[in-house]
Amino acid sequence: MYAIILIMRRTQLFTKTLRQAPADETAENAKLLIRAGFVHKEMAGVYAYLPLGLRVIEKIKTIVREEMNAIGGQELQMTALQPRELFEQTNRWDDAVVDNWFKTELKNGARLGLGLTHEEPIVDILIPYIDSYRDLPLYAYQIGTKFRNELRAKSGILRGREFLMKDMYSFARNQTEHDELYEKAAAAYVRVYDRLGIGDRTFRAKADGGYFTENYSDEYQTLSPIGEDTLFHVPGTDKWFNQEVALSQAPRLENQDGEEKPLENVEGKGIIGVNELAKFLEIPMEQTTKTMLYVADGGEVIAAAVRGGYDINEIKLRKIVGAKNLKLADEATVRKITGAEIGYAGLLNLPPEVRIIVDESCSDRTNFEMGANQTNMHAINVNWGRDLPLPEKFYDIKIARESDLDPETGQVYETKKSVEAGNIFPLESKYSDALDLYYADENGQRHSIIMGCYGIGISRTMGIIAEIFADEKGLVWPDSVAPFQVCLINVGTDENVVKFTTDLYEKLQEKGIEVLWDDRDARPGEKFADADLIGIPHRVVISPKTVERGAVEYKARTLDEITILSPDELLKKLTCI
RNA sequence: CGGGGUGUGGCGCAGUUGGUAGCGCGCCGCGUUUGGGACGCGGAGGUCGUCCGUUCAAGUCGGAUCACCCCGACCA
Repeated sequence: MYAIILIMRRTQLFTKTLRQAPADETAENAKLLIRAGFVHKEMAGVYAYLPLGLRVIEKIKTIVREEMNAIGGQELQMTALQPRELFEQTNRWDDAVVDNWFKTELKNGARLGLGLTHEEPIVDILIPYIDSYRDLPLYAYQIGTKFRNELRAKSGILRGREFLMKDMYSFARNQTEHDELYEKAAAAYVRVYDRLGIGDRTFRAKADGGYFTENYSDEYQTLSPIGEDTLFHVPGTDKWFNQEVALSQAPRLENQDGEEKPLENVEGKGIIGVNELAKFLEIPMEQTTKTMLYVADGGEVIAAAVRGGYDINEIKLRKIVGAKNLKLADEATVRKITGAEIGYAGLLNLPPEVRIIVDESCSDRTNFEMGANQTNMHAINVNWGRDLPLPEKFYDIKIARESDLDPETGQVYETKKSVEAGNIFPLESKYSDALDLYYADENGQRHSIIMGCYGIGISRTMGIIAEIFADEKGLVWPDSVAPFQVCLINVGTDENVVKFTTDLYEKLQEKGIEVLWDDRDARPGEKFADADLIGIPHRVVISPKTVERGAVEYKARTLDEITILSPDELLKKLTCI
């Protein structure tokens, strides 16, 4: 697909290295990629790929492409300009549904979207080709540019407004067939990350489906301190969860079996927020209660309560309530329902039509606090059964925290920061049904098509690899994605040295090894520093000393050890990588 | 969207109480150098983000605007 140039002289490469990174970059990946001349920042979150950077991108693409092809993926190229009508059919056009879409218009005023995701277009493309059960199953994928109007771009090429992504879509005749396709793609993802050199720290984690699906999704998360996501892992198992969906059981509280004290209302004017409140009442934060009011699709009001210190997980709450959308109640609603200003809501004396959902973290407490449903008032020494009915059931509606337990195993989670390197979603027949893509079975009966979608961020993955492996000298690329395998360095311009180097350069080319020859008339120190900064995995040095012995000097980027090899030994070594 | 910060040669920075810009790296030339980012000499390169204003005079003061960076974004 991409005719990669095998060998290159450094004097033919237009990029140079910088000693200092631009001051406006803070992410390590961006600093190094700019210093080494791999990328150019065009504006916030928008980067151009220069010759070295493009080579890395193409290496990653090739690995992804090979693995998608291996499971039967068919590559195509969809468009960046997207028609509004297609997305109106699936109710995704509205800015209120998808808020990070770049939109533009034609001269005649017709509204267009700029490629954000391609579920609708792929279905639309397949309509003329999918008629019968004989046409299924299939995988179709593309590698292209996606545009997303992120509120804030950050972390260099990890979170851009314009980025490269592989997106694949699967089409199955039924759920069983879908599940097979889904797991086959998941296995291909494991091979991709292994080949990219990050397999040992990339894990499949359960996550929310976002605006793609009401289902859960699976994310491929690479552990890294720069990550924006927090993973919850059950130690010793392969159970990983994105924080947003991690089930959680709060650690039990001590001293909850004391005598029930009399219920009291305490005035705490303007005291809002559990931290401030706990300090004011001189009670542990765990004895406070955070109650939030939500309004579900149908107008039903939900009062959700968690132990102080926790936050409500709207994803969990939404699923329990069975609502598609859940909105925080506005001021007027809060006032109407609780009779108080925002900040003093509790579960006491709520109107009967309010549905109460209480988190399990509240279940074992005695003499706890909650808002009194009167402005400036907080109720203390509240007790289940006496002051308000013990709920029939306690739920898990909180955002999991460090030191929480996995309810299924009772183990304490370990938490890790990570970057999402890829994701896979079961889509059911949401898009195919909405756009009228069906198939006929053996009896001519019409059936829904079950879809899945599978993304890998190509440019983000480059950023992850850059970030993870870099050391104090610069980038360190794994062999599989390095812009060149070998950096050839001649020390000095002695005729014999140049002749020896030229011969070796040509021999390496014959062997199909990618070489960057630093043929500049520069001092050795500068060449070594550049080779390290650029991060080429194998360094070969030729100097008057080595020529005298008819040998070369070899060093791996990741090791300090230098070995003297004959040209044949070197060729043998490099052919094996 | 809210708060904070920064915009001065390609990159990193300095620029006092307003007087028409300087340093390091990089670049060009010559020479000496050549195993971990050399040294000497001589050069080139900036209408100080943009616009408006104050002033005899603005990189410097005032206002607006744009861009970039960081933090936060209903938390009952």
